[in-house]
Amino acid sequence: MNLKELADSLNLSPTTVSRALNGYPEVREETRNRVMAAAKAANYAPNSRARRLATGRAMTIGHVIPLTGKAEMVNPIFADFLIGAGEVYAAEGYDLLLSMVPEAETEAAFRQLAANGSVDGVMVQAPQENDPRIALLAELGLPFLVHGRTGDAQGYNWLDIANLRAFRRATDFLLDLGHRRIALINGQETFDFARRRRRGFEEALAAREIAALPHLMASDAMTESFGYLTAARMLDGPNPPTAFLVSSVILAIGVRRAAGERGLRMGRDISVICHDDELSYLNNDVGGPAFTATRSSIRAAGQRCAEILISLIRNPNHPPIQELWDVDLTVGHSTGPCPG
Amino acid sequence: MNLKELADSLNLSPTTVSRALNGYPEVREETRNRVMAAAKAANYAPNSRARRLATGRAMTIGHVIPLTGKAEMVNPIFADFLIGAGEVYAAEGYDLLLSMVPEAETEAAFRQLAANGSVDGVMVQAPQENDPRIALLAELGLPFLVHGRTGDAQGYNWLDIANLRAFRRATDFLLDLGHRRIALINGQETFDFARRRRRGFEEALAAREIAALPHLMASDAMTESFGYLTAARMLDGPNPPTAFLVSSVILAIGVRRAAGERGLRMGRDISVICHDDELSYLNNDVGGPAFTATRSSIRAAGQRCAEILISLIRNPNHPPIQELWDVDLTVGHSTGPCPG
DNA sequence: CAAATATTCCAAAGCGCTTTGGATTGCGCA
DNA sequence: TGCGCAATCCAAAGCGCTTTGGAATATTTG
Repeated sequence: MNLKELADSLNLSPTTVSRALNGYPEVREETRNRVMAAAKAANYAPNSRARRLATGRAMTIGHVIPLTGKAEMVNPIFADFLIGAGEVYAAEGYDLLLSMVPEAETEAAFRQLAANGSVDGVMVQAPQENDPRIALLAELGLPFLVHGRTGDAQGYNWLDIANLRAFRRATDFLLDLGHRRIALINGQETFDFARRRRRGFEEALAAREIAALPHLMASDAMTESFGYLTAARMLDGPNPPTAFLVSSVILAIGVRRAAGERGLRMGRDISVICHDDELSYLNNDVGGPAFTATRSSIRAAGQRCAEILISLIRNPNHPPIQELWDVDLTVGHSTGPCPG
Repeated sequence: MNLKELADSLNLSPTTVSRALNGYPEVREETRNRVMAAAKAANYAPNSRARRLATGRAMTIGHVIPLTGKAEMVNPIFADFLIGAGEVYAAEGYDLLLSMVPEAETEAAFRQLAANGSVDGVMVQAPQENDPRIALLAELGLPFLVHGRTGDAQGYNWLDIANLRAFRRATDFLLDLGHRRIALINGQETFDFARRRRRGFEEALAAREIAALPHLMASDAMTESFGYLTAARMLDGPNPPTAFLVSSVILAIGVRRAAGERGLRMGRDISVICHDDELSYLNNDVGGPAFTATRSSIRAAGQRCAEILISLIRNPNHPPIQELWDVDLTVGHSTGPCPG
C-alpha cells in the first residue's frame, strides 16, 4: 500500500492525503479523520526511503564506533550511552545508524556519511588528544556533538564531565584519610578524559607537596584483568600503595579481586575509589555503595547528548553548545583511614 | 555534487556514469576509469536516500532493543553482540539501524519498520517463551534471524548455543568433584536460554537422583548486585551451598564478592562455574582462567548471525537456517573438590 | 561488401513521497 | 448582489538515483 493507492481508495489526491497525515492545516478536520482512519485500517506508513529523498532529511543520526582490535575502549560504557541516546532519538523520530569500522577507516567512514547524506548529524565519543575527527567533521559541515572534549575545547559542541575536578576531589579525599602512597590505574591516556583525570590526581598531590610515584601509575584499556594484574603487581612490589584511584568500576573489580586474593579487606586494609558510570548491570548501590566513587550516569549523558545534537540539527546556525557536568563523590565501603 | 552534475562535467549521461560506478559491463574500460577518477576527485558518493528509493532495498538491518525499565537484560552482552554483527554489516555494505523502544511498543516498532520499508531484515535477540515477535515477523514477511530460540524451534531461522547441554555438563563437573549442595543463580527465566540452562542443571541432578533445592535456586536480571545479594543470602542461610553455577561472569563477580567478604576462597572453600560470553572487557583468561566456565563468544555469535541474516536477505526463499553451537567447558581456578 | 552481431552509450520512465502554485468552492460583508 | 477572503483540495514538478528499451557505432562474419 502506497500513498497513491491510499489516495485513490479515498477519492482524494496524494497531496491531500499527505497533508492530512502530516498535520498540515489546509485540510478539513473531517477529511483528516477519514484519512487517518483509512491509513490505520490499511496499515499504511509512508515509505521512509521516499520521504527522506523528498524532504532531503535523513532523520538519522550516526554513531561511528572505531574498532581498535584490542578491547574496544568504548565497549563497557558504550552500551549504556547508546541506550540513553537511543531513547531520545526514538522519542524524537530519529533513527540511530551505528557504524562499526576499523579504526584506520574512520575518516573514510565519516566522509562517506557526509557525501552519502545518510545522516543528519553524528555523535563523537571518547575523543583523543587533538582528535582529527573534530576538524574533519567541521570541514565536512556535518552537525556533530562530542561527548568529552579535547584541545582548547573551543568552537565546537561538546558535553563533558569535570574529570579533573572529580579526580582531584577523590585524591583529596584519600589524602585526608591519611593515605600517601596512592596508586592511579587509569584508562588509556591517549584519551582526553584519562589525561584530565591524571592531571586532577597529580594536582591534588602537588598541592600537598607529595610526589607522584611513577611505579604507582598505570594506564591501559579499562578491563577487569588490567585492573587485576596492575593491582597485583603493585601490591606485591616494594612500597605497595595503601589506596587506589581507578578510572572505572570494571577496573575496580579487578583491584578487588587482587586485594581479596591477598587477604586484604577493602575499606580496612586497602582503600579504593573508582569512577562509576552507573552502568545498569554494575549497580554500586545495593546495601550502601560498595565502592566509594565519583559518579555520573553515562546513560543520562547519552540522553542529554542526543537532545543537544537534535537541537543542533534543527537549528543549524546555533552558537556552539558546551556543557560541563559536575560529578558527585559518593562515599562507600571501599575506603577508610590509612592503616598503620 | 550529484550524479547529473558529475555526468555533465564528463560529457556523459547519468546512465553511463551510474553504470560505470556500479561495475556494469556495458561501459568501456577507459570510460569507467575516467568516471571513477572524476568521482574520486569530486568526492562524489551516490546519495543513499535516492539509491535506496530507486533500488527498493534499504541496505539496512534493524536491531530492536526493548527497554524494560529495569536493568536491560540485553545490556551486558548486547554491546559485544552488536560489535560482532556490525563488523560484518559494514564489510557487506549494510547499515545497522538500532531502535530502542519501550518494551510495550516493540510490536508497533516492528510493524512500523515493515510498513516503512526502512530495513531489509531484523535481528531478534533473547527470545522469551513463545516470543510473540517470531509470529509477528513471520506475518509481516520481514526476513529475520533469532539469536536463541524458543517454542518448538521449527520453521524460523535461529542460531543458538547448546545451553542445556552446557549447564548439564557444568553440573556434572561439580557433582564429580563431590559437590551436592549446588546453587543455581540464573538469568530471568522468562528467557528461553535461562529455562534451558535450568533444565540442564536439573537433569544432571536428577540423573544422580539428587534433589534440586528450591532455596538454592534464584533467577533475575544478571547484574553484579543480584549475584552478590543472592550468594550472600545463600551463604548466610541454613545449609549453604558448596558450589555455585551461575549464568554470567557478571553474576559470578557478585558471587566472588560475597564469598570474599566471608573469607571464603574460590576453588578451595567454595566452587563457582559461570557462563562466559567472552566479553572483551571481562577477559577471563589472564594468568589462566579465573573462573571455570562454559564459554562461547557472543561477539562471534554476532558475526555469524549477521552473515546468516544477510544471506537470508539475499536469498529470500532459502529454507530455514538453524545453527546450534556447542559450548566449551574451560577449567579455571574457581572450582575444586567439595570440602569436608 | 553487406548483413549480423557486439559494443558503447543515452533518453526517459520510474521509485513514493513532499511541496509549490494554483483552481474551486463557500462564506461574510458592504 | 457581487467582491474579497478563507477554506479545501489538486496537478504537477521535483528529490537523485537505477534501469528499461533502444540508438548509434564498431566489429565480425558469410
